[in-house]
Amino acid sequence: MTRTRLTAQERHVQIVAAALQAFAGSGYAGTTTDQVARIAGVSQPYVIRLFGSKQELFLATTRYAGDRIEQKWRAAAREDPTLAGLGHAYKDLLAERELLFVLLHGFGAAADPVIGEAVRACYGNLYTVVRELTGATAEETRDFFAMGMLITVLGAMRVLGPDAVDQQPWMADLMSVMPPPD
Amino acid sequence: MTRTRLTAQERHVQIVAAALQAFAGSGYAGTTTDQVARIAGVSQPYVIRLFGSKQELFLATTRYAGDRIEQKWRAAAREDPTLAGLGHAYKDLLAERELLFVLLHGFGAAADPVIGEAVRACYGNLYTVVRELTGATAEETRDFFAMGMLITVLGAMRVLGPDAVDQQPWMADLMSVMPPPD
DNA sequence: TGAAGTTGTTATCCACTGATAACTAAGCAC
DNA sequence: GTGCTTAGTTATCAGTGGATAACAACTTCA
Repeated sequence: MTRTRLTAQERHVQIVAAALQAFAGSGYAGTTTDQVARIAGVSQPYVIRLFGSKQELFLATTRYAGDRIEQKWRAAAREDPTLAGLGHAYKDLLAERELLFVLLHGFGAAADPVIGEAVRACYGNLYTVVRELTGATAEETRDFFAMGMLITVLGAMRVLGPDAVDQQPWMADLMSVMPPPD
Repeated sequence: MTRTRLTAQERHVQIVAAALQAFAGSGYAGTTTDQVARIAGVSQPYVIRLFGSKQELFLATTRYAGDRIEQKWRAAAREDPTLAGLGHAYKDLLAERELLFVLLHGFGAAADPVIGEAVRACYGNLYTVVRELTGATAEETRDFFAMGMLITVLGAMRVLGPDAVDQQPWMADLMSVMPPPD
């Protein structure tokens, strides 16, 4: 007999996965809880019941993205505990771009005090983790994150990544000096 | 006799200024045309009539922000036509942070094809202008924009800038190596 | 001055969205 | 199998937000 229901915990992770996809596309304000529900395959009110509110759902999604990025960097550091090593992990992150985009949208929504606080905590944690893992200087780490932001933004703009649009001259020029797109 | 009405052109610029403020705070989806109208001191339907739709208003605002940044860089380049010279102009841009934030929100909303196209055009133009003004290499220009994105995002997160929140340890650490916050 | 064009408003609509409430049914213990 | 707990639904709502339409009032100009 196949079980037709999941535990609340299983639904939680499933819905966060759906929310990751949805929020990555249209951001906090631009995404409806119904979109998330549809992707997860449940009804919209159930999403609200499980998370309390749309904002809580977004916070959970943000935390998840932060945790997952940290996890990937820790894994990468076990192979090569340098900034270059972690930078290599950006390849994976661009494959799973929702993680970066959700954080980007979190930055945008940081005008909201609650979301802002969460996003700062998340970013601060990543910064600390990277320095700890690599032992890089503050300058080096700053540059690492700067390049990361550029990559993220170019991805969001569809200049970089799987669903990039037709290259304009300036894009080709810029791409020629971007870190390994391979 | 004092005129009590403005020309449509005057209203246009006034409303774009209001939209700049509003969109910079809460992004495309998160901002209502009524908020914009209130700031501009006109009725909400009039905003729509002048611009046709919310999307058109956002596009106009994006274009304005792009033009204004270009203008500032051109002015800065007349003094010092190097990346360092333009970087100095970031001081001004952080004072008028709405310009950067609107672009950041544009990146976030780039999943929409129309907005995406506009945002790519805007960014591409800025990239081209910077290279033209400074004669910098692609690598140097890339790093310049990477640092710019980091500054913008840190500003949006309230880590950097006038309305920055209480500094956490990692922030102080990062700030110590950020370009001239003077 | 009065007609025409322009600037602006109020009133209103309809679709949508987050949230609540009430109900249904699966799983599990005994 | 009976009853309790937990997973999930449908029905519904109150508020909002973008857009339209109809109207009012200022400006200009013959």
